[in-house]
Amino acid sequence: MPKLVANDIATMLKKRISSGEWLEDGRMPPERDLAVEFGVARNTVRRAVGFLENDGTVVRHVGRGTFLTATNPTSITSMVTRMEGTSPADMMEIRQLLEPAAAAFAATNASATELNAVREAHQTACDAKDMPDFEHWDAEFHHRVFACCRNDFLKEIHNLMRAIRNQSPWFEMKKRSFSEERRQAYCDEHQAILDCLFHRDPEGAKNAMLAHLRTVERNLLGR
Amino acid sequence: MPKLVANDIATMLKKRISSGEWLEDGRMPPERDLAVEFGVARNTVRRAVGFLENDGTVVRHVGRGTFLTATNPTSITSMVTRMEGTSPADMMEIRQLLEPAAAAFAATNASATELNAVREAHQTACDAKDMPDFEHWDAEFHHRVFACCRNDFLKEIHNLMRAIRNQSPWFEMKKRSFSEERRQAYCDEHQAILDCLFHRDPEGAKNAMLAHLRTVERNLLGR
DNA sequence: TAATATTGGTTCAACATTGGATCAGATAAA
DNA sequence: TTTATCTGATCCAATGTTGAACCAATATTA
Repeated sequence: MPKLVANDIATMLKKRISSGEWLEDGRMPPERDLAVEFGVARNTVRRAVGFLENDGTVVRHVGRGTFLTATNPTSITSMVTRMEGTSPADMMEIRQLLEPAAAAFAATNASATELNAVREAHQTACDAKDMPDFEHWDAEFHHRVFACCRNDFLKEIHNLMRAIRNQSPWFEMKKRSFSEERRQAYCDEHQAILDCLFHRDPEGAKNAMLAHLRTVERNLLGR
Repeated sequence: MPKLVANDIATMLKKRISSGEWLEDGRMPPERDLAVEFGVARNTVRRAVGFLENDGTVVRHVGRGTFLTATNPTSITSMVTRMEGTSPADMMEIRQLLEPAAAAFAATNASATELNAVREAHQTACDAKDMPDFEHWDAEFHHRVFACCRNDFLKEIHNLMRAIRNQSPWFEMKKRSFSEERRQAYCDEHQAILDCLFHRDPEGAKNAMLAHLRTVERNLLGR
């Protein structure tokens, strides 16, 4: 049997909390009960709950019990966990909002070095032989466009989106929607974007990026 | 030179990692298991994993296991901490990117209930007597516009931005730039946005929001 | 108020799992 | 042959889980 039971229990607990369990009085069951329920030693439950406590997800009081702090939606960790559940449709909507603007920024602001980095990612993606390799360099292409914007916050937002898209359900989706033909289409569209960037054409870059993302959306969501 | 089996195994492992394997918990199988799976001695696997470790692809902990760094959940928290250092200028740039679009979305998609909630926040802000109170309802106004978009990810991004702007250095800044006159101007601009929302005028809402954010930027950054 | 029960906090010893390190011998390429 | 690599094995060190006992704070009940 795998180790790190406490980790698994912690994530299970988080799921159950964010799904609204124990919300009436905000009180979790006693550790001893949870231990029985999960079929593990109380020490293990304690460790798991300890993780939640470090998160700030939960507070413990001797003699009283363990209580959710989750009624506080302003905590950053709760935002992140909510973001992790983002649907592909929502994600594509935001990508179509942010990335064309980022491309336009990039066309205006990017240094030659940065543009070359984008081109390099593009070419590596075109040369990629298998799907995971392509996937990686495709993501890198988009990320390097964001890097050109010189706006660290925007770059981190893109990092966040990429992290979410790297989680397993997403990956299955991308794998299903992948084909050599589509890969070729993506490469052409990336090329078009790249051309606009090198020609310092913000409007063109914006439109090319939008067109590309519409293609991606069609392929991913089957619309 | 003998052939480098370890090298081959390393590239196979990398492929499997980038193809999304072991992504759920970011944990690789024990070296002993991998050795069996590849039909190779554990020492060889160790060498292969050692390459990945040098790459930074992977981190190893005695007694715990080997973990991917790419999907390390701590990387998300590190993104958030980096975001916390966002400069006001960067923040305003992104607000001017996101919020007009959100306003346009809202004009198209919002339900009557949601629009009333926006109006309520606006009116409470107008009636606010002191700066922190106004500040809170001002933020709430913007947040409710985002809530109209029906895009949870976008809403959470705005939550993040709000959390960052609520930190102390920001607060000082806002306090310095606050004046009764400016508050009045903000209220007028909010009213203009609100009118566009109720008239279901996406283009108008977008422009009104952009104009408002330009005012805020001028006041905040002294430009 | 006083006694009892409940609940989180702490510690401990035993065992299992896992990466870290080393070594002698076999294998394959230069 | 020489050299780097792989094999198979053994032991070590760090970590996690278990099961248990006891403590301290709080709540409930007599």
